[in-house]
Amino acid sequence: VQLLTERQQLELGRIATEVSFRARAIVHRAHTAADDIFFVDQGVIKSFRDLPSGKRRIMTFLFAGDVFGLAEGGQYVNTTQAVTPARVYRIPYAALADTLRRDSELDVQFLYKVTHELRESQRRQIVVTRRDAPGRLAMFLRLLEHHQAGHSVRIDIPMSRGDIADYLSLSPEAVSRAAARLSHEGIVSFPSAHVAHVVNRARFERLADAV
Amino acid sequence: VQLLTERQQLELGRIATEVSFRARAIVHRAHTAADDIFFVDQGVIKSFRDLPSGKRRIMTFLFAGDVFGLAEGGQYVNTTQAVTPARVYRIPYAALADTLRRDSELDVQFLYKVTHELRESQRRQIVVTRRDAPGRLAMFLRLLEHHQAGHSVRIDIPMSRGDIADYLSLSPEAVSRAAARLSHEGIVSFPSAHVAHVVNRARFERLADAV
DNA sequence: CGGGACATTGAAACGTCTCAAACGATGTGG
DNA sequence: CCACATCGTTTGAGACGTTTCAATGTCCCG
Repeated sequence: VQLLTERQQLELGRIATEVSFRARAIVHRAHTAADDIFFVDQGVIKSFRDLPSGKRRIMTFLFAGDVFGLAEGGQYVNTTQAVTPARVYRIPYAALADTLRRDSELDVQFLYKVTHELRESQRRQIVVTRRDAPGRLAMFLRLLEHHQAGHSVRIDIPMSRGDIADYLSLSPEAVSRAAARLSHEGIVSFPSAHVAHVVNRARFERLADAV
Repeated sequence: VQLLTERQQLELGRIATEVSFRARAIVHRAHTAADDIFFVDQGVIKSFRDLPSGKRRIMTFLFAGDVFGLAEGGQYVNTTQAVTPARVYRIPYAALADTLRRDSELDVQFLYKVTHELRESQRRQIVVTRRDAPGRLAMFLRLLEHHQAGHSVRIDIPMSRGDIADYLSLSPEAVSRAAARLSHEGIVSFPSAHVAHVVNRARFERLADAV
């Protein structure tokens, strides 16, 4: 994640509002007027859609530095909800557009960020099209690891099994079974539902790479 | 797809080169220096990655007006190849960056286009995470339909069954069986492998929407 | 007109989904 | 402070649908 320069932060600071959310609070709802765009300052946020079938598809998890508030036709396309307590910067679209017109440097920075989101989105397509649940879970754990400081053996899992299932496009049962299997095979252990330890790094990486 | 204004086209015209490709020609290869960005003028292009397992995942099909040339760390992340004879505009990244810095209006336009790609990418995620092959194929056909002038009953299918399979993350056999099923149920008929007719529009839409 | 790639069809195997039930953790009210 | 209700997680058994392997059929291009 590429962060903004100090000058740019100042510039945005003038038009941004800092907002805090407790876990499970909704940040914005799909199909409502998209007046603002957001930056994650700290915490984890999920962005999802509820499908007609009743299933929920989590499009992405958002971490510090990520932009969100994707709109189409003036409305948000996803609903976003805090997974952990979170702090975000809220910026009115109108004010942002104005600022971007004046500061082309900042505009390019935004282009960069959206491009980054696009790459991530494509990467996720690779993940969810894998056939085997354990492999998908391994890729997901590695994704989480990338967003945490330092690649130690410990990986924090801020979201629930159900959220992981909605993200990986699996049933919660399949996620649970995949975790049991990784654990049984001595690749990853799960001291609790929200913590994972990479036991065998080599096999872990090999499994995650075996797309 | 939002097109550029005449003035913007002129501006880009100064730094763009028009290039034609015959079917199956490679436009750019993954993991090579990303010197240029491209616009599709006419024709259909596929953007894909070859996975370590040997499988190929088509990330997206590109139609007239689409931008492509996604890079990371100075290298293309996907390989792009003409599906039909195609004409594209090639623009050196360096020259483009220069132009964007000067013309913030154009910069915003690019932001818009990448945002559009991101939305499409998310939409595709919904498609490929469907369980049933017939439903996925129906969604794919509707996607093709959107890119063709006029929603008549006829849908041209420029790509092969194998390409469709790589895009939908199915085996070629599953695509074939899905087509046979749509045909057998009187929803879509396939006069040839490259043409589809929507026989029962209501059921077609209902199936495609039943995510 | 032949060759080769593409497309279709058949049968068995594999893995997740669904339905069901037991188990555990969490947070609230008595 | 404990009992209880609720939600999230885990585990079990059968059903469903795609994958895989194999063979045949078809179309297009040289």
